Amino acid sequence: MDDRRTDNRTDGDDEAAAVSRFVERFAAQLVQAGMARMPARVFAALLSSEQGSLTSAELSEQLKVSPAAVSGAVRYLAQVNLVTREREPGSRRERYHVRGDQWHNALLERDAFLRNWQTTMQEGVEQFGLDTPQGRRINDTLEFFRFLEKELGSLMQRWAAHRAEHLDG
Amino acid sequence: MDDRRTDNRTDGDDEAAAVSRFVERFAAQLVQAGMARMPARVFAALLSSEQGSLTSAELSEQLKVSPAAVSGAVRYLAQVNLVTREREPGSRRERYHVRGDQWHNALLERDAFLRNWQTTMQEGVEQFGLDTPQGRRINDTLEFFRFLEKELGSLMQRWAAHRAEHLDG
DNA sequence: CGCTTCTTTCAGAAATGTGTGAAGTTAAGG
DNA sequence: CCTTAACTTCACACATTTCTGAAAGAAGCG
Repeated sequence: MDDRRTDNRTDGDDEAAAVSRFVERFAAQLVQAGMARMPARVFAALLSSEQGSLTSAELSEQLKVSPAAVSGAVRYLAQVNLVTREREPGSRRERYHVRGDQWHNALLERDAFLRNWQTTMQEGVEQFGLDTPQGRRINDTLEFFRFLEKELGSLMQRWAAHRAEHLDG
Repeated sequence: MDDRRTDNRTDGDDEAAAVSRFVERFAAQLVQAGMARMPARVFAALLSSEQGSLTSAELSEQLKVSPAAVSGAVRYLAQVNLVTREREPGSRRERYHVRGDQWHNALLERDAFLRNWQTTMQEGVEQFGLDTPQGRRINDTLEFFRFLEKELGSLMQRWAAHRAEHLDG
C-alpha cells in the first residue's frame, strides 16, 4: 500500500502512469458530482501538472484525445472560471492555467445557482399560497436556500482566515 | 404577474396545469444541478403534493410516464434518502413520502461525498509529495475539503436554530 | 504578404443514457 | 390455494451526449 514514487530518476513511464491514475480517479469523482467528463479530465490534469498549466497539445497527448475535445473542455472551464487562458509569448501556443482560488470561485458560481432556485421557489410559494401544506413546504425550502446563500459568504471568509493562518511555512 | 389561484373551485384543470409547470421548472433546475431527469421530476411532484406523498399510480399519471420509470426513480431517491416508502395499510399500494428534513439529509450525503474526495486527494499528496508544486496544490484542495466537512456540521446546527426561531406561528 | 503552426468550428459516428412494454414477483382478499 | 392488484426487473428502442476528423480561421515569422 506504499507505492509512492521512490526516487525521481529513470522512472518517467511509471511516473506518467501514476499521474494518469490519479487524474482519472479524480476526474471520475468530478463526473459523479455532475461535471462533464472531458472538462473533468482536463481540470484534473492541470491540477496535477507541475506548473499548474499545460498547453493544448500537452493535454491532447496526455489525455489521448483530439485537440477539438480539449478546445471544448477548456471553453467550458474558462466560462465557469476554473481555468484562465494565456498566450505563450512569442508563439501561437496557448497555456491553460488552474487558478489558485479555484474552489472559492466555484463556490461563488454555486451562489448564482442558489438565486435561480430561490426565484423558482418564490413562484411556487405564490402559486400555492401559505395557507396550503405545499405552499408551506416549498416556503421551507426557500428559507433554506436563503439561509445557505447568506452562510456561504461568511464561510468563504472563514476559509480565507483559516488558510492565512496555516500558510507561513 | 399575479396569476396565483383565485379560488379553489371549478378550476381543477388550470390548477393541475399550474402545478405541472412548477414541477417541471423545478425539476429542470435539479437536472441542471446534476440529478437524473426522472428522479428530479418525481421529487418535485412529491414536494408539490398536498400531503407530501403520492402513490406510484398517481405519479405515473401526473408525470405521464410508465410505472417502470417511477419505480426506477423512487429506488434512486430512497437510496439517497430524499424519499421514504410506506405501505398503505390494507392495500398493495405504496406511498412515497418526501421527508421533512430532505435538505438536511441531502447535505449529509454530500458529506460522505467529501470524504471520498479527501481520500483521493490524500493519495495524490502522497504520490507527488509536499516537495513538489503539484503536491502542495493538491494538498491545498485537501485542506479545503477538510474545512468544508468541518463547517457543514455547524452550518446545519445554525439552520436548525434559525428554523426553530422562525417557527412558532 | 504568404507560409506555417496552432486552435476552433462543424457535421457526423460512436458511446451513453433514458423510458417503454412485457414478463416476473410479491402479497392481499376471496 | 387461487386470483388479481401493485410494483419490479429486464431487454430493447429511441434520444441525447460526447468525441473525432476535416476544413476553416487566426497569428507569428520570414
